[in-house]
Amino acid sequence: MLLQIDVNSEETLYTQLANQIRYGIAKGYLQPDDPLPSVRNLASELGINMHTVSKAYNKLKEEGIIIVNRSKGVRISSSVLADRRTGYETVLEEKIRQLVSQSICNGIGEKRFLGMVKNVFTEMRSET
Amino acid sequence: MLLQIDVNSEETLYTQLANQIRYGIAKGYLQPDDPLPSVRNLASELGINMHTVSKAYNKLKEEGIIIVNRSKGVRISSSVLADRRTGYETVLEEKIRQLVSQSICNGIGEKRFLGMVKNVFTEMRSET
DNA sequence: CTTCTTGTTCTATATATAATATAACAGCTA
DNA sequence: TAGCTGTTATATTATATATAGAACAAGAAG
Repeated sequence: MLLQIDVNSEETLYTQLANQIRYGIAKGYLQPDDPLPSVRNLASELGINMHTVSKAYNKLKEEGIIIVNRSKGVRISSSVLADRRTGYETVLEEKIRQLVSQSICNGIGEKRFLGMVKNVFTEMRSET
Repeated sequence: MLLQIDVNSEETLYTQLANQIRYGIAKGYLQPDDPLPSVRNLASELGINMHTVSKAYNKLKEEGIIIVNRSKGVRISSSVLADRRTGYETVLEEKIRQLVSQSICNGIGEKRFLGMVKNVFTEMRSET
């Protein structure tokens, strides 16, 4: 899977990287137990620092999305995509609340919002 | 409307403030043309700095959600809640994409996600 | 006209986070 | 042993956040 970052983005580099890997998993580009590049290799490919990649990996590790092993490398968790019933749902609800608030302020109602969500889920299931 | 902040939150103070005002508008606590407290008064009430409130106001001003006038004070935009067709929809789509990616990684599928979104919209319409 | 309040601007400081850079360490493999 | 893995440690630079105090310009109210 192609990973790339935009140094001009407002998002931090490690956040962009973590987002792309989450997107890759949701989209199916990355599957459970798939290996990820080493921190040094990926940093080299992206032209960024090793520690920045490491930070992104550790964020995903804390979320239980990837498994990091000192000498075996990094791989997607085999339990990813499974319902793990963490405290995530509480966090998600607050994020949705913020996004919905912002949308309403911009004149985007429930119907259009739900339509956009459905489109994104469809995008995740589609090929390419 | 009661505004309050949590200094221990991971979110920055001005972001919390902006989120609460957006939520207040979405919920109906704040309506178009309603006045907001002056930067000095609100800062005093919340026990934070004047410039921090000013930063939150300016963020909302850039989004076209509030109107800031040098000597008339601050008020909710009269065109808020209306469909203003800004570039916001593009930003929203990317935010939804990130949230959906993260949800799928945590085993939360389309059905549950849509349910949570509908609940939040219902919450916005409900009293209290 | 004077006084007060408004948001804004400026300068300054302290703190935290982000990103980079080297270097070394510990575990495993070929 | 040589080479790879992630980790740890120290250091530096840059940016964002939050605070503080002062001053300014525009308007409202006495």
